[in-house]
Amino acid sequence: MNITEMMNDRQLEAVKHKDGPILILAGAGSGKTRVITYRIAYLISEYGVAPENILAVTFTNKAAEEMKRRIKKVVGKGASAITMSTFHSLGCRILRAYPEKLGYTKAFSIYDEDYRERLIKECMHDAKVSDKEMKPYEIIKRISSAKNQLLSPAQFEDLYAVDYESKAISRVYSLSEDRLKRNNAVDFDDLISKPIELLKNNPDILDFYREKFKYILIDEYQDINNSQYTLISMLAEKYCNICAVGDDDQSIYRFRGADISNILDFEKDYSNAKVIRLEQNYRSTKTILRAAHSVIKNNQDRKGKELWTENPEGDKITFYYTDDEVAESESVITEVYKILNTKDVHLKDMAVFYRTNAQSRVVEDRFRRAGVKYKLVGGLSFYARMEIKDMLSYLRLISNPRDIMSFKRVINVPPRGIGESTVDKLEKFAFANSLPFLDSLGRAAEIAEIRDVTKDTLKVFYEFIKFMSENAATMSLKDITARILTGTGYIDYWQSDPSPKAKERVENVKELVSAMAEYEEANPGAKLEDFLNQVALMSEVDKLDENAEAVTLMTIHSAKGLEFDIIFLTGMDEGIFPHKNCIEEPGGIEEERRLAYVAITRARKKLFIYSALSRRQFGTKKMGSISRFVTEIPEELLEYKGRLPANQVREKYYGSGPDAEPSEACPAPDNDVVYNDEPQENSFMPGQKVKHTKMGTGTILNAEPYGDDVKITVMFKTHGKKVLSGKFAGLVKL
DNA sequence: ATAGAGAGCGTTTTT
DNA sequence: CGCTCTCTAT
Repeated sequence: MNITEMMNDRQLEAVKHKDGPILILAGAGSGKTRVITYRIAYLISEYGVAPENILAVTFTNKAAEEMKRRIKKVVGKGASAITMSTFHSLGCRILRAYPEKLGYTKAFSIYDEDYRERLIKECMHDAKVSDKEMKPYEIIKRISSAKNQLLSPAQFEDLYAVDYESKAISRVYSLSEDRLKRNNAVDFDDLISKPIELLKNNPDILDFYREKFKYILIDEYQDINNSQYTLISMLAEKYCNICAVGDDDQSIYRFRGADISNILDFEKDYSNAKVIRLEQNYRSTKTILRAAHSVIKNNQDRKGKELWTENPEGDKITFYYTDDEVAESESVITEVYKILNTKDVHLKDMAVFYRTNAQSRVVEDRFRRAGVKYKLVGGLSFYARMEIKDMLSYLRLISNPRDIMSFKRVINVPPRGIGESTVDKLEKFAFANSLPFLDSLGRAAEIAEIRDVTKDTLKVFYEFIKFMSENAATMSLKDITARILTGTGYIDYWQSDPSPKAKERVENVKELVSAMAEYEEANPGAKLEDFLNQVALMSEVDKLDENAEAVTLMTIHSAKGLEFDIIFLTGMDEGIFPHKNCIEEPGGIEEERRLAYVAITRARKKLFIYSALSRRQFGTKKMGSISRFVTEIPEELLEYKGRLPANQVREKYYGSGPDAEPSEACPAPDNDVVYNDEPQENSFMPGQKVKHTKMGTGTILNAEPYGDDVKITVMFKTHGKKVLSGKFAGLVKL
C-alpha cells in the first residue's frame, strides 16, 4: 500500500497504529473518513488482520456503505466480511442472532417514535395517568433515559419512584415493557440495552463477540451515550484494540443522552491510549474556518484546538438581513440562480440549513414556486407518508403476527366496519387466554360480544394474514406487497377515490413495490424481516440521493458529517438558533454553539448567513433579533446584504446607491433586497454596531418600543448581553 | 361505526 | 397556521 504521499504525518500515524487503544481527535474536514478507511485497509493488508475480526461503527448506514466501498477499492472483495454498521444496526444483528434468549422471535418488530408514542399513550391509559397531567413526550423521554442508564422498570422504581410523577412514570415504564414483549417488539433504545442484557447473561456469547470483533473502530465518539459506551466497552474489554474517532466540538446529541465526557475521558478509561490530533483542514476556506473558530472559542467546556488550512482565503461570508422568512427564502433562490449563472457549481453542491424542521415549509414552498429543484431530508419524507406506513404495517403484521400495534393500524384500512371496541375485545381475549394475538383473532367467533357481521369480516382478514404469514417465506418481497395491495382492497380503495391526493398515494404505493424489488435485487435472498429492519433503521440522511441535481434542504443535525460548496444557513435569530428552549438550560447554549460550529464547517467555499426582522410563528408575526452566534463572527469576515440595519452601515459596505442586480434567469422578487431608504437617525435597528461609554462596542440584537422609550438589547464584545434604555444609555452608533 | 366539525395545542434537534 | 384529538350527529 502506497499511502505515504497521500497523507500528512499525523494521519499516517493514526493509520499505522496497530494494537491498543487510540483516540483520534479529528477536527472538521481533517480527512477523518480517509484515515478510518485507510486504517482498516492497512490493518487487513499490512498487519494481516482478518476482515471478519473488524467492527466499525458509524453514525449513518450511508457512511458505513461508503466506507466499505472505499475499502473494497484498496483491499478487494475480502472487505465485505468487515462488520460495518450503526450502533442500532449492530444491536439489531446481535439480538437477531439470539432472539429466544430474551423471549423474542427472530421476526421482532422495531417500533419507531410514532408507534412508541401510541404504545405509551395506551400504557398511560392503563396506568390511569392522564395525558393532561403529564405529556406522553415527557414520559417517553424519562423512560428513554432510564433505558440509556440500563435501568429495568424495577430498578427505576427503587431509585426514583418517590414523588407522584416518578411513580406514575415507573408504572407506565413497567407496563410498556410488558406490552413490547407481548407484541414481540423493541424500540430504538432496546436495540442497545437488550443486547447488553443478552451479553451480560450469556458469557459464552459475549466471549464469542469479543473474539470476533478483535479490532473495533467507533466514529463520532463524542456522540455516544451511556448504553452505547457500555456495549462497546464490553466488546473491547478483552483486546482493547479500540479506535475512537471524534471531535468534542461537534457533540450535538446531548438531548438524546449523548455524553461528551465519554470522549473527554477516553484517556482515563484506557490509560495507555495513544492520542492523535488532526488539525489540518482540507475542506474549507480560511475565512470560513476563522469564522467557525471565532464562534466555538466562546465555549468553556472543550479540549481546545484550532484548525488551520492551506486552502485559499476565499470569499467573505455574506450576512443577509431580510424582512421575514419569505424574503429570506426568496433571497436564497436569487443567490442560487446567481451562482448557477456565474460559477461552476451545481445545484447538488448547495444546501439550505435550518435549526428546526418546521422552518423547511416556507423554503420548500418558495423553491417549488420558483421551480428550483430541491431534496428534503427528514420531515415528511417518503417513508413517513400515511400510505407507506400503512403498507409497512401490513408487512410487519405478516412478518410478526404478534404485533398488535401494526394490527391496529391496518385492521380498518380500508374501512371494514371494525372499530376500537372490537379491537379492545380481541386484545382482552388474547390477554385473558394468554394467546398470541393472531390466534385470538382466529378464534374471534368465540367472543360473544362481537356481532356476527363483524366476526365474518374478522375471519376474512384473519385467513388472509395467516395465509400470507405462512407463505411469505416462499414469495418474493415484491409479490408479498402486490398481494397485500389487491388482497386487502387497499389499492382499490384509493383508486376509486378521484381526488389528486389519492392518485398520489397510489403512485407512492407503487413506488414502494419497486423499491422492494430493487432491494431484493441488491440483496439476493433477503427476507421480509431484513427489509423491514433496514427501513426501520435507515436514517433520514440514508434516504438522500446525493447525486440528484437538486439543492439539499436539511436540519443542521442531519448535516453532520456532510459537506457542500455553498451553504445557506437560515434562521440565525435569537430564539430560533440558539433555540429558546436551550437558552435557560445549563450547557444549552454551549451545545447550540457546537451546532453552529458544525453548520459553518460544512461549507467548502462560500457561506451565506440569514437573519430576519420578523418571522411568522404559530400564525402570528413576531419580531426577532440577530443570533448571538452571528455577532461572534468578526466583522471583517462578513459582507452585509439585504435590509440594512442603518444607512451608515450601508455606505460603509456598499458605497452609495443600492446594489440591486437581479439575475436574468430569475427575476428577483420585489422584496428580495430591501433597503431603508429613509434615513432613520434616531432609530436603533438590530445589527447596528454601537458604542457605550462604559461597556465598549457591541451589536444591537433587538430593539422594541417601551412607552415613549426604546428597550434595546445589545451584545457587547466584552460585557455580554445587556438590555438598555434608548433614552438614557447614551449609545453612539458606529 | 364513522365522518365531519370544532377545539386546542404546539415546535428543538434523531437512531 | 396546521395538525391531532375529541365530540357529536348520523
